[in-house]
Amino acid sequence: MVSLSKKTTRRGGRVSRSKKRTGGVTMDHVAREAGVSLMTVSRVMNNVPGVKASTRDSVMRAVKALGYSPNAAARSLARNGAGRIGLLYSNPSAGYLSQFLVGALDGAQTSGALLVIEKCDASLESEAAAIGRLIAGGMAGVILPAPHAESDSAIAALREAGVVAIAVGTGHARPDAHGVRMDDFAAAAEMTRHLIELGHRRIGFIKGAVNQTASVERLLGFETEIRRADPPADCLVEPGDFTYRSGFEAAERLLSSDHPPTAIFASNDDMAAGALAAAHRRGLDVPGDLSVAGFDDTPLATAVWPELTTIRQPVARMAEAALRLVLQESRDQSRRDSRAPIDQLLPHQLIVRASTGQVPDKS
Amino acid sequence: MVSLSKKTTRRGGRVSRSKKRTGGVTMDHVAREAGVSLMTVSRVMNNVPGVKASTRDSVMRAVKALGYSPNAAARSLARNGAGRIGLLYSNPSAGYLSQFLVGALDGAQTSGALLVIEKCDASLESEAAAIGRLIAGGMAGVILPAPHAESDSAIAALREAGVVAIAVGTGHARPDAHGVRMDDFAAAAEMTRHLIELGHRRIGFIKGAVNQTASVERLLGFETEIRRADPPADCLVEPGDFTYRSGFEAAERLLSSDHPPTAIFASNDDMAAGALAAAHRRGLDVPGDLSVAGFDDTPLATAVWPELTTIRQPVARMAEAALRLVLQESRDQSRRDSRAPIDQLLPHQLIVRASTGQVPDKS
DNA sequence: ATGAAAGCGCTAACAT
DNA sequence: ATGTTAGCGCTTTCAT
Repeated sequence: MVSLSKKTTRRGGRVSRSKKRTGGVTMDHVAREAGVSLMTVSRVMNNVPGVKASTRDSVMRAVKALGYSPNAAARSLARNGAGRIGLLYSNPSAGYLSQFLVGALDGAQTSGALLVIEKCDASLESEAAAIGRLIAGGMAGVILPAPHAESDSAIAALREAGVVAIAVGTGHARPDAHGVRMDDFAAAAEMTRHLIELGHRRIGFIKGAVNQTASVERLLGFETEIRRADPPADCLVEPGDFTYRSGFEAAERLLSSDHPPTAIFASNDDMAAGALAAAHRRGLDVPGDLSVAGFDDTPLATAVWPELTTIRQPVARMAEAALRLVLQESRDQSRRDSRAPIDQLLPHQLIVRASTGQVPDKS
Repeated sequence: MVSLSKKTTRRGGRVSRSKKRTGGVTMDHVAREAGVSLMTVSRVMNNVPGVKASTRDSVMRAVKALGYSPNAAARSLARNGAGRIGLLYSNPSAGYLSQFLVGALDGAQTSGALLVIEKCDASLESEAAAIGRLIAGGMAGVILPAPHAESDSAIAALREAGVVAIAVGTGHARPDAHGVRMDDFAAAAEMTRHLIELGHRRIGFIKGAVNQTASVERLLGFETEIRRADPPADCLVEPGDFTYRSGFEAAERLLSSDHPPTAIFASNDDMAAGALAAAHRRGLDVPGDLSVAGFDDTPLATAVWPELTTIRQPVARMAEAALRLVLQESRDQSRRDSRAPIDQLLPHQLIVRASTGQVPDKS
């Protein structure tokens, strides 16, 4: 009855050749290889403190040697449903989504969470229904990417049900939910500075959808930097709603003004692409005659020509962060429930590509 | 503590208030509610034949009443890895992907499969590595959306490992793997007919990436229909690679020819968007001066202006179908292994929007 | 610091 | 046609 007896016991002698090869190595194998108990391996895999360094090492070596990778399903089961995380989305068109899903899926795989992805359309009823399904499905937490992150009713419903909510991509921290986001204000300011440094002194701005707080922050960041420009700068602001078409139309208005801007900063890439089209239509060269900047760095940014100067929003990493956060919070929730929401800020990046350049000499 | 007696037994009295609320109802609850054994519930949930209709009914009623929904993790575990399905993707930019993921995820949820999503980049080594991970991870089957569906090496590796492979979106059936796809030839022909019916007699075509068989089928469908036109029609074919930029450039070439076409049919929406930009740049009105048609009906199709006439490829449903197929096949595989691959064809749809119109009178 | 035992929700094989 | 038993791979609680 030494180490091997256990093995014999496990599947019993019953099913003779039931080697269904589920993927092979389990913790058991690793444990035997490392000469420790299964529990120790579990502790190592979960970074639980009380393990001697040497033991941890030999376990890690065994893991490597056997190519062990934990089984998410088993983990989720053993953890008794903790780690069942919902994700609500509505706009499959956003270049955003696939990146976000990928990030979340990735995080789910590493952390052993079980992601349940729920879809709804733009209407409030549909959103409420989806939230209902998520709650009924027993989620420990729910991730809300924009625009659902702005939905008071969704977050209220979740709170009421005792489900942790994470708002992703809002313009500022929410008082009623944890959040993962970027600094839209600073990013917009940075882009504006980039344009100003290129010599632009008359810059058009295309706003995003008004119901998203991030839109406001982007505008504020832009305006603030315009006011700060040393040889003073001037700006024209047009409404938009994050769609290509609204960007096209806004750019048309901008370019047909008496004194058109030499640069256009759109609040997202879709609208920037629209602005690009408007410029081309007028026979303007980008960036020779007009600079165009976007925001988000979605796939579209490099799918258009010239490729867009834009702000890289770390969407995938935000999704991962959201996943980790919701997991952690749903675990802790039982203890101290009523504390201030966490607000996690991720770094963005200015990506200079081909759509922005020096201001044209004299105009 | 009435019907809860068993409940007490379950977690033992040990963990006093361990009501971690995993989502609530389990098969056990349903079984008790319906007055049958747990196994019967399992059989009903899995549509196993040998259950009396009346029993099945009462179980279903209990399921409804309690709002029961099966736990995918537990299922996957119990099935010992069967139902562990891999999905390989590489191009997160494709408007394709998020729809595909959503479809697959959806199917996974209903069928209780456990989707493992693996990423790789375009290189062959990276693909091989990803396939290796998937195999090592013990997948019962792997879904390969385009362009991986064209990879002989990937499919060979999978076969060798005894893992079921499903190729999605290829131009024709593969001899070495099951497939789910649409009729690219017929769809392209249909679009061409649409253009011809609008009076166009000189039509430009922008080809897709040469390494995808679907590209070839689309071209063939186009050419066939051109030849069939009654007042005879003429065509110009330009290469492309499915990117916006290649579409833009191809359209430039097309439009700068001595006798330019009155309509351009691009092999996908990205390239059609590029063609749109090229037209705008020349001050051409779409569809007044030039009609433009795309293919796929990705989100981009409605994000550009004018919105694209295109072919709707049922991506999400293809993903679902692929999931169902891989599940079924991986289950049956043990029995009869060596039979002809299944080839599943899904219906497409011609979507007429604003980018195509009557041929301009005289030119 | 480590191990043993029990059980997460479900399905497979084996009774009945 | 339905019930019983064992166990999927892991984490939990309780020893040691």
